[in-house]
Amino acid sequence: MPYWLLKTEPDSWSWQDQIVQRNPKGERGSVPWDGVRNFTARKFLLEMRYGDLCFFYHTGKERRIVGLVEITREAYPEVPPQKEIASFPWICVDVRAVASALTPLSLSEIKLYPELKEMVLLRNSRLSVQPVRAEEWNRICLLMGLDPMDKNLPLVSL
DNA sequence: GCCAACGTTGGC
DNA sequence: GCCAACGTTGGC
Repeated sequence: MPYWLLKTEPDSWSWQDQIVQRNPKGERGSVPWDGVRNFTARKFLLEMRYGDLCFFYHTGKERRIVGLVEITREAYPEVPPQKEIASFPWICVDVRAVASALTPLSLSEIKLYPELKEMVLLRNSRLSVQPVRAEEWNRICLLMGLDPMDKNLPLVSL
């Protein structure tokens, strides 16, 4: 199963915003991950599949991974349709919070681990939607205090 | 606040 | 099709 990393500026959309989302039954709710205006990022959005897991990363002053989300709806055009590029729909996916990091993992910490130095996060600091290798995923989950082998979601309560 | 890296635009 | 100019992102 592919893994991903999603960046967000917490002043615009934060982990707190994400985890308070609830559906009418009071269950954790999904929200569109929209506003992506980069073709490389768009390509990755198109590759995401239902159930894929993503790190939730705060840019700006925080610069750390704070939680996990899962894909609950595969790529679809943004609503209302965006027309910034003629006949080219910008797309989004839906995501739902899965688990909060017990210990958020900072960018500076990530840089300390040789096995993480190939991460897209370090190699292309501007890409807001990016793939994560399975080894990287497992390593980072453990560093955040989460068990990547726990098949029962949520990995920890929010 | 600065600026490097990246992406886009438009003139040629 | 190249590339200079410009705008934006996001780390520092």
